Amino acid sequence: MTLHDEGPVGADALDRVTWALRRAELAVTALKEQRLRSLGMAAAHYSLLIAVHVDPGLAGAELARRLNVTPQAVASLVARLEGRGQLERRPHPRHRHVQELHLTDAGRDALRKADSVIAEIEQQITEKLGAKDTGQLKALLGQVTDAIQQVQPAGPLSRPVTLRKDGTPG
Amino acid sequence: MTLHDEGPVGADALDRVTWALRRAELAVTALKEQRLRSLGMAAAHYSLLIAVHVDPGLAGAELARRLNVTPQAVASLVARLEGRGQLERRPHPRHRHVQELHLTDAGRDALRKADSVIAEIEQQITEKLGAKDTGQLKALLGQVTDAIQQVQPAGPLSRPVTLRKDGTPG
DNA sequence: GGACGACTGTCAAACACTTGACATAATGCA
DNA sequence: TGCATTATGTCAAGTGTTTGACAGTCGTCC
Repeated sequence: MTLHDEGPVGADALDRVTWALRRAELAVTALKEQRLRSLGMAAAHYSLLIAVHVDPGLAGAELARRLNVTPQAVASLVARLEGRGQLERRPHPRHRHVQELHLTDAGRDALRKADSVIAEIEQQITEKLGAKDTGQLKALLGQVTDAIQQVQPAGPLSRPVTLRKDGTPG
Repeated sequence: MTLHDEGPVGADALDRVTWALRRAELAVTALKEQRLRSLGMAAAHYSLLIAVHVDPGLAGAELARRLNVTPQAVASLVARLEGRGQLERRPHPRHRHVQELHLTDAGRDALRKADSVIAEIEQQITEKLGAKDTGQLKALLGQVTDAIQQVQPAGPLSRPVTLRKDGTPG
């Protein structure tokens, strides 16, 4: 199957699954960002808070892997959320060099408000698609994720990367 | 429907469509970025090149709207691609202050190589899902995009936004 | 016990992007 | 013709993130 070679490049480029995927994710993210903004929270903050909420005591490095960002970015976000009193850094009982992350009451409250906004968006989608199609969409998206990670297992290589000015890999 | 209130926050948070959507898009983007890196190209460059390829003579501002970034970001990308000799800025025949963007032969060549990489990833997904499910996935993703843009029409408001340090909208 | 390796966290620098403001040019209307 | 409006493109500054390098800590193998 080499139909994509020799053919005019952009012929089917705008009808690909990955484009539809990107457009949908872009639209959802933009809406989330807009709605969360009125709460004074960015989407990245919400993602971090809910990750810590689901797994209390998480370390920064592990959090960075789950959120697909660098430890630096996590440290920056954590510092800000800690400054707002929504997040707390405690020393790890066993590993002294590690810092456990925990939500404060204020953090739980902010997360609750933010999550209701996210849930509302989720509901709008569910209403439009119906329960059956929503379930199938989730299943298909899971298959896509599996298909990708089957080729590229989520490891140190899948960290966010950029490119230098001259085009050489950073 | 207010089931999401009062309940424990993260109970169903990791089983939402928007999460599955984000995970899938993140995985696909990471793989694209990794594969394109060996060609010395970033995903943003590919997106820009193919947009110009589909609509030659595009202006920077219009391009910015399509790519969901600011004109500044486009100008930066264009300057870099122009420096590599892959993109060309010509004066607009009628509007002197506008600059048309066109691909050079080198740009077309780079785009062809990059597109074959993207098409390969697309094919891996299509193989895994099958033609029928792939079509349905595209349709469902289109419905999601429509459902979102129905609430939040793609306009000046859907531009990329950030948040200040203090949490006030930028 | 001691050395090696792996992991966590932090600092300085470079890079990318957004924001805000400004100059320029074309269109619509009085 | 004159003027307001709109839109493109660019400059300067602020913000966020990645990169690269480093020190500290734990576990393991010799």
